[in-house]
Amino acid sequence: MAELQLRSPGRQPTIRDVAELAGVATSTVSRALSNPGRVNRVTRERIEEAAAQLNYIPSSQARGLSSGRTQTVAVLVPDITNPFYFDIIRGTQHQLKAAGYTQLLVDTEESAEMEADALQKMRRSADGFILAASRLTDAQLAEAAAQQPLVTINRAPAIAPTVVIDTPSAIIQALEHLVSLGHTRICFVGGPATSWSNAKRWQAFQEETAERKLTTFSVGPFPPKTTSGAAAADAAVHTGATACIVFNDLLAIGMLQRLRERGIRVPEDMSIVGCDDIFGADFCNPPLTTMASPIEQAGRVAVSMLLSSLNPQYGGTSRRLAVMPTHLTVRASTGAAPER
Amino acid sequence: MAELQLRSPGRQPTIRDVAELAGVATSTVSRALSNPGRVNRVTRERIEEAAAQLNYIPSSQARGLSSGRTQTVAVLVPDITNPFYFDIIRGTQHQLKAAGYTQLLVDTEESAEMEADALQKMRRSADGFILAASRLTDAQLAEAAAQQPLVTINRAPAIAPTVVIDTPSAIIQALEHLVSLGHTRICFVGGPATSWSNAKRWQAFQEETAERKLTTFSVGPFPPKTTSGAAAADAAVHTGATACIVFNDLLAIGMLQRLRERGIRVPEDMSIVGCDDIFGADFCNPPLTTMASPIEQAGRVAVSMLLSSLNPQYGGTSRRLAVMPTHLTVRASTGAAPER
DNA sequence: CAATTTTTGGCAATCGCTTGTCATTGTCGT
DNA sequence: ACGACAATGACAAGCGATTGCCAAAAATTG
Repeated sequence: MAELQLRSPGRQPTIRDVAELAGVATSTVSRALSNPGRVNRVTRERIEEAAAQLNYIPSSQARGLSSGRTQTVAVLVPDITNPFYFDIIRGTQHQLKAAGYTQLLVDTEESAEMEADALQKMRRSADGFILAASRLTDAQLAEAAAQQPLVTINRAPAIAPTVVIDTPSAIIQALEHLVSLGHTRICFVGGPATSWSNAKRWQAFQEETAERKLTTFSVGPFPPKTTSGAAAADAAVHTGATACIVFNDLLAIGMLQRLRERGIRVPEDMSIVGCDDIFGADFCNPPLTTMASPIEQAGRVAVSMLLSSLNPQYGGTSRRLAVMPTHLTVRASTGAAPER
Repeated sequence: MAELQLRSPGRQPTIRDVAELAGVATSTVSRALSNPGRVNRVTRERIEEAAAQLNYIPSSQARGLSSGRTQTVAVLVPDITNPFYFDIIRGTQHQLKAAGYTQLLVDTEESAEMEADALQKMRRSADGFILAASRLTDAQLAEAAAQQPLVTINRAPAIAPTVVIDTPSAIIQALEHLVSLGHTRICFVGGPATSWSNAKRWQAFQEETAERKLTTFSVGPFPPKTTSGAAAADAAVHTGATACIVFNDLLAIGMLQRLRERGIRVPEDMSIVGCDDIFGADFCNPPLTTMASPIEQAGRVAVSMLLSSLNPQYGGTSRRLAVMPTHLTVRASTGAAPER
C-alpha cells in the first residue's frame, strides 16, 4: 500500500514514470526526447509512446535548471497598446514559437528605468532579449548587451545587433511627395526625445529640407499617443506650415481629430503624413498617408538574429544589422498646397 | 587557486554566495527573502544587503522546481492583434505584475485546438490560466478547469469562474436607441460561431426584438476582422435592414469602409452600432456608435479572482462571477431611419 | 575470428532553491 | 534559578530534469 501512496494519482507524471513504463533509465528518456539522434529508433519510439500514454510534459523549470537554458525569450516593448508593436509582437511570437521558444512579453511603459529593471530581473529567466524601440541610453544598452544576448529593433547598430526600419529613407519619399504637391513650408512633428527612431527621422528631415533649400520647421517632442495629437496639431498650425511629417501614426491620427475640431480641413488646408501604417491608418478620417514597412517581418528577423546567436550551431552567419525597406503609402490626408 | 576557479567570475551569484557573504546558511537566506517573518530583522537586513551587493536575483527556475509554484500566469487570447484584447492584456499585466507574477501571453489564433494545446503544454509552467473569449467547447473547458486553476473572460459562469462583460444588456440599450431613431428593420451581424459572447448577444437581440414585435434579421457568422466587413456589409444591405447591430467594432469598421465604397451613406441610409469601443472606434469615419465597457478592469478582476483562488490565504471570498457594466456610446454612425 | 571502433543506455552528480526537522539560544514564569 | 517555551538558524533531503562518464553490446575491420 505504501508504494501506491508514493505516487499520488493527481501528480504530474515525471520523467521517471516514463522511464519506468518504457523500461529504460531516465537519462535515456531525456535523450530520446531532446536529443533524438542519441538513441536507437525503436527505443525512442517506445519511450515516445510511453510519454504519450502518460500524457507527459517535461517540466520547463527542471529542464531550465539543469540545462541552463530556459527556451524563453523576453520581448520588451515601450507600450503594449501601441498598435505599432502589435505586428512586431506577432512576428516575434510566430518565429519564437516555430523554434520552440516561449515569448515573454513585457510592457516597459515608455520608461528606461522599467526597461533596465526588467532586463535585470529577467536575466535569469530568459535566454535572450528583444528590445523594440528601446528607451535606454547607449551606455545602459551597451551594458545590457554585454550581460546577455539581445537584439534591438530600431536602434543604432553599433551597440548591439539590430533590425532597423528604414523610415529615414521614407522621410525623403514623403518630402518629395509633399514638394511635388507644391508644399514649401513643411513641419516635422517630433516623437519622444529618447527615441532613436525619432532622432534618425528628424535628422533625415533636416538634411533633406536643407538639400532642397526649404525652411525647416519642427515642433515637439510629443508622447506618441493620439491624445497628444491636439497639442501637436495646435503647435504645427501655429508654425504656419501647410504640411506635416509626423513621428508616427498615433500622433498623426490625434492631429487629424484636432484639426477637424478646429475646422482646419485635411488635406485642403493642411497635409499630414504619418509613419508606420498602423492599424487604423486606413480607416481614419481622412485615411492617412503614411510610411509603411513590413513590421511583422522585422519581428521575425529580430528573432532569427537572436536565435542564431543563441544557437551558433544552427549557424546562419549572424548579421549585426538588418534593414527593412519602407515605402510611402499615399491616402487621402495629403493634397495640393493651399494657394497662398 | 582551485577554490577561486570554482566560482567563475562571470557566473550569476547564487543563494550560496549570498549566504556566505552574510555568514548564514542558505536556508536562512531563502527564508529572509521569501518569508520575512521567519528571520530576525537584523539578520534579514544583513542578508538583503549582501544580496544587493552581489546583485543577486533568485533563479525562478530553481524556485519553481522546489516550491512547485512558478509565479506565472498564462493569458490566452484568440487574436493578439485584435485591439479588444489590448486592454484586457494590459489589465492582466498590471495586476499580475503588482502581485509579483509574470504574465505569459499566448495567441491562440482563434483556434480551439491551439488553445487546448497551450493549456496542456503549459500546465507545468503556469500556476493558472486566464482564458479570454475561449473558443473551447463546454466539455473541453470543464476538463481544463478540473486540471488547473483558471478564470475565463466572457464565458458561461457555470463551468469556471468568469468575468463577463455585460454586452447583452447593452444590446438592449442599442436596440432602444435605434428604435427611438425610427428604425424597425434591424439586423444582427454575427461573429464567430464558437464565441459564447456572440451567442449571448444574439440571444439578447432575439429576445428584445421579439419583445418589441420587430422582425428579426441576421447575417453571419463572420470572422471578427475588418476584412470580413465587406461581406458582412453586403449581406446586411441585402436583408433590407436600415440599421445593424454588429458583433464587434472590428467587423463594424470593416462594414463602414465597404458601405462607403458602395456609396451607401452612414448613418443616412444605414445606421451601424458596434461593440467593445476598441481603439479606432472614435476616429473611424464616421465615428462609431458602440457599446463600451471597462475592459482593462475586466482583465484586472480576472487576475484578482485567479490569484485569490491560487492563494487562498490572501482570502477575498473568491467569487465565481463578476459582471462588468456596459453602456452605449453614441457617435456618428447612427441616425434617424431613412424615409421609406 | 579476434581486435577495434561505434552505438547505445545506465549511473550518478548536479543545477539553485525550498522546506521539514531539529538543535541551539534567549526569555519567562514561578 | 530551573524547566518550559518561543525564536532563530543550520542541516539535509528533495524538486525533475540534463549530461559527463563509463560499460556493455553491436557493428566494423583486418
